Amino acid sequence: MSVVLNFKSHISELFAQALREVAPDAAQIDILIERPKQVSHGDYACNLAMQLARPLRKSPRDIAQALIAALPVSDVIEKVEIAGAGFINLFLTKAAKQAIVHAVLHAGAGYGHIHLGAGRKLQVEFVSANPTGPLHVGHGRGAAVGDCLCNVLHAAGWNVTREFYYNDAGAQIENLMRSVQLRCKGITPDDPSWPEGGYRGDYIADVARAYMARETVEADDQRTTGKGEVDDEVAIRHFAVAYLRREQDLDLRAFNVEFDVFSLESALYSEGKVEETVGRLIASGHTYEQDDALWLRTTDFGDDKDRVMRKTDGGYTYFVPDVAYHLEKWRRGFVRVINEQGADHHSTITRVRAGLQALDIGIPKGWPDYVLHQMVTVLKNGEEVKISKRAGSYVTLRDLIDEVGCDATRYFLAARHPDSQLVFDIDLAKSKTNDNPVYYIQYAHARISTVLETWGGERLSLLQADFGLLDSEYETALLQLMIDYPQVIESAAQDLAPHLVAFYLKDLAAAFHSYYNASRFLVDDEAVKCARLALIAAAAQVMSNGLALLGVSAPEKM
RNA sequence: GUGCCCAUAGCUCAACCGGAUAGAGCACCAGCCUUCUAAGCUGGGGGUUACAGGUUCGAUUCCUGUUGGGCACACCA
Repeated sequence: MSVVLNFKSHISELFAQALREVAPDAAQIDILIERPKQVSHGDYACNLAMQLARPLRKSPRDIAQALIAALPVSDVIEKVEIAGAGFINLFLTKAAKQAIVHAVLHAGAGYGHIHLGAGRKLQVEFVSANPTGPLHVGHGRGAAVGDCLCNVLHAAGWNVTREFYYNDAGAQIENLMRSVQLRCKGITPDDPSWPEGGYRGDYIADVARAYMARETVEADDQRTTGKGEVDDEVAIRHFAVAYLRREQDLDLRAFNVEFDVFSLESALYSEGKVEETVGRLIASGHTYEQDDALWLRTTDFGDDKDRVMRKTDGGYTYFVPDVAYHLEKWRRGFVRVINEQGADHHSTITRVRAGLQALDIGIPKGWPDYVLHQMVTVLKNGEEVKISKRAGSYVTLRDLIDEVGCDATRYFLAARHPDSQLVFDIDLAKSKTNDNPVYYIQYAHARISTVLETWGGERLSLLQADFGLLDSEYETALLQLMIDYPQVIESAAQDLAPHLVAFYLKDLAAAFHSYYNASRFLVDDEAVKCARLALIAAAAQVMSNGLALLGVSAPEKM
């Protein structure tokens, strides 16, 4: 029999043919195939008959009857039923489900990879913290969500570039330099002369100490040595930025996140990109001078008021380099760009898009895409934690990694819908119990590893197992979940919702744990043993693949 | 005041772009280790999906309004 991997699209295709026959005029209707919640409703269901009831002015059940009659024969479908108001429920043959085990074992780490992106270039910009301090929890959420999203999009067939944008020019860098300089002079934040908005964290003292000690720091591809001159503002600025970039790099590495490209705001100025963008905007006719400032008429593109581009002091506002940066992204050939940011930046969306529209060079209206994550609050002993020793006013990503580990931190920060506010409960993330989904999933993987190790046979031989022996309700549940996996990747990629992977893995782990408790694998009957081992080996493979997308390890032992 | 996000079991969260009896875990109660990992499993109780309308065969989902929470509203980034 033919091997079908994507049952949803296969069935959808069958219905498309039936639809052309039954209702040629309604062929543009979207055919939706879904997985019923109840097993008695079959493996897949279609509501097409109900959708057609109105245009055809016939009863849904009659239409369902006609559709079923016109449905092409498929050897993966066992039976088709009409149910309820006019649902068409489809049941797969056992053999079709069982074939998934071979498919998973054969594809290995590649199982779940789909061709949605068709190799097109896509860029995800995330974290993009200012180099003015250690990364905080919010950046951590951005890092976890952004990185998982990249993994998911890669699995979905996109050619993904991970990018980090440093705002290393502008007022806040001036502020950083000033704070470090004061520390170099021995002035501390509790001194009355400390400026209002100066950075107060202990890390500023570390930077100052390293600068005065003429230390060398390596960040990205550059080496920078502290000059030790208290009055050399250029040198202090340069060193402080390099020092903090290195610190952020180390945090990200500890978090298992790697970027392909680092873009610097300062480079946009030094390479003339900002001037060029301003020139293009003026030439496009969407700017005007008023009150000694240059304005962009962003109200032409949906903004609620126009925005200043060039201030009366001659400097540019931040959104000009932002537009220049995104123009560069466009020129670099990314058909799709996704910016993952904290929701507190949501007001930039309209402005950046407006700026790009004003360029009049054919950039699509909704480009780029945005994923905005809501705030994170940290809880410990039932109380909100607001400060860390090192940063002072906020909890750092490093604090979390040190306290609960990389795996749990990544899981908890990525396993929620980005639109929901997130409470990070340190005690829960640390707990090694049932409440903690990370360990629940990892434990399932480790259990399977142990069984396979105890068995000690050659794993490749499992490909030859008789999958027809996999017939129990537990086995069927696992088979169906493994069939669903590519669908999960597709949804997560389309909705830009990597948390779906986390929920899926919990379901898969649960199905395995139930199976584990209900039946033994290392039984005397050789054929049954091989079939069961093949099944759980495949399940472990899917767990491992899914955990890899989350950036969480899949341990052999726990 | 304006814009964006959110509201589902006592708690933390799901619900496959409008589907069938709204699901898990925790907590509570009752069980399961001479067996491949009990960091596990099985069973039980627990809901007016914040509230009020609307759209239709059908709404947790879409629309309007109200309430409550968060965020943003600079010639800062």
